[in-house]
Amino acid sequence: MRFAPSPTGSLHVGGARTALYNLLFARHTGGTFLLRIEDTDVERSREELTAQILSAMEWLGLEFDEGPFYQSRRYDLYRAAAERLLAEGKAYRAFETPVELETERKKAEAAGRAYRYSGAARAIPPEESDRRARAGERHVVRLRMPSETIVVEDLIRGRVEFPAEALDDFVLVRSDGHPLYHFSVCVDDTEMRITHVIRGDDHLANTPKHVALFRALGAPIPRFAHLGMILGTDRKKLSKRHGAAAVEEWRDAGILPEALFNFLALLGWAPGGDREILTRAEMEREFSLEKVGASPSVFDPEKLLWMNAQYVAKMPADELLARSTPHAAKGLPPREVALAAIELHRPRVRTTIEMGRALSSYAEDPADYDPDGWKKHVRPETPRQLETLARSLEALPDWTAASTEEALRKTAEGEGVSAGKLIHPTRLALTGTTVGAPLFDVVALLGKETALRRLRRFVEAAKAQTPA
RNA sequence: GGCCCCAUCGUCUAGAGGUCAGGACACGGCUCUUUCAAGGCCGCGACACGGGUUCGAGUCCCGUUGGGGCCGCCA
Repeated sequence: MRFAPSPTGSLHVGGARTALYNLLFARHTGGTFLLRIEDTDVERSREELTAQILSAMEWLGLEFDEGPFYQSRRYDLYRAAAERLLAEGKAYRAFETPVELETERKKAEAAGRAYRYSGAARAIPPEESDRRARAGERHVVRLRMPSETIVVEDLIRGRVEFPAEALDDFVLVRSDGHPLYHFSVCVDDTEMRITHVIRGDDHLANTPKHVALFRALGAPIPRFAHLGMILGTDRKKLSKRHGAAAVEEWRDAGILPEALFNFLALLGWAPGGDREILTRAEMEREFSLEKVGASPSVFDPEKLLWMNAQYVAKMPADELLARSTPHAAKGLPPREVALAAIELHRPRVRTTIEMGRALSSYAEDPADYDPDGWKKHVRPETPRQLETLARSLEALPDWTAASTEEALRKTAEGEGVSAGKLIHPTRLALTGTTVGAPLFDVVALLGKETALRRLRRFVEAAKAQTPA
């Protein structure tokens, strides 16, 4: 049993979801998941793009069993198949020029009709066709479509019928010899013995062409399953225009691959019951095409962020540290501190970007202080009070959350103010912000030296701005 | 325009003739609390519309409307 997603370009979340369903289906049924790169469009296919897709797939955990197979290296196969169809009279050469076809298309459009190739070249006798081809006359190869309704049995949509009038003799091989997508796909699916084709809904309208082609090829017809599209919040097919439509963008935004995998799996499939956070093993065990919905789904970044937070909350600290390290632009504190900081911050960050920033805050003193916080918490007496606090903290024999909290509360008492009057400016002094993890945990983690240095630096800044 | 697909809270969805139409995200409130979160509790909120079929339709059929896709010598 084999499956074939076929991405080209950077890995779009829609393509990723398709590949993911192929993978889950293969794992569930014990089949083989293979990757085929459909790069027959010489103008558009580029090697960097393929490498990008491969790395994005690996990052997401979409490991394939076979491949990647490159269609660009399988031209002999397509050529042979085309010659066979030609010899059997199932396909024929057509000599119209692109300009002529364009004219016809325009005409049809102007008349408000759907354009279909006329089939004029069907009438050219084989001998004449051979002679003109040998003489080097440019031509394409077209499939002789049967004049009957084509029925597609879709695993998700059921029976879908396409009347013969809707189909024309489409092109199999371009005049420059390059096989076209529909043709290479069917030849490859046949040769690779593909049993199930799981792909986007946008291919449903192409499927009758493929069915006709498989028949012409004398090949078994795979089972089809067409997934609903993934839409942007404007309910249009998700594209670059919507921002963050590519897997790589989410990776760079600090999303964990496990979370994106889980999120994408649930875009169109639900295992039943109320579960949403599933392990890979659970998904593989429970995935089934019968439970995949036919309707399109809107990609909601908010929910992805929530799901990512769920994974951030549960991931082992050392693992999370490793994932966040690339995002700690301003350095990391010692490992022990970083590990403790992870526990402190995991409930309040949603991405590894945010975690990286939190981690860096232990390694580098704040560059500035939140202006609103400053306005709110810095009073004329604040420098003096914090100075007193610093002295009291300095005298501490041990440095823990409990001991520093006690010292602060005592200082507040001595000053005749509530603890909050000291807590808020202290947080501002140590972190530069008014929000964050519980203060004394931060104080303990920062260590005596760093905490006192930040506190005194803040006192100096406060004195400078608040003439006594 | 032709052909095709789709239609349950704003969003993701459960629901396979009989449910107070369930859950999650988001949103609002309460709680916890030195701040911000996370967590817990509560709330708001949907079967697109119209016809059938049936004792009984979110569920089946038809139509309307709306949305989407495809109509290339692109994939």
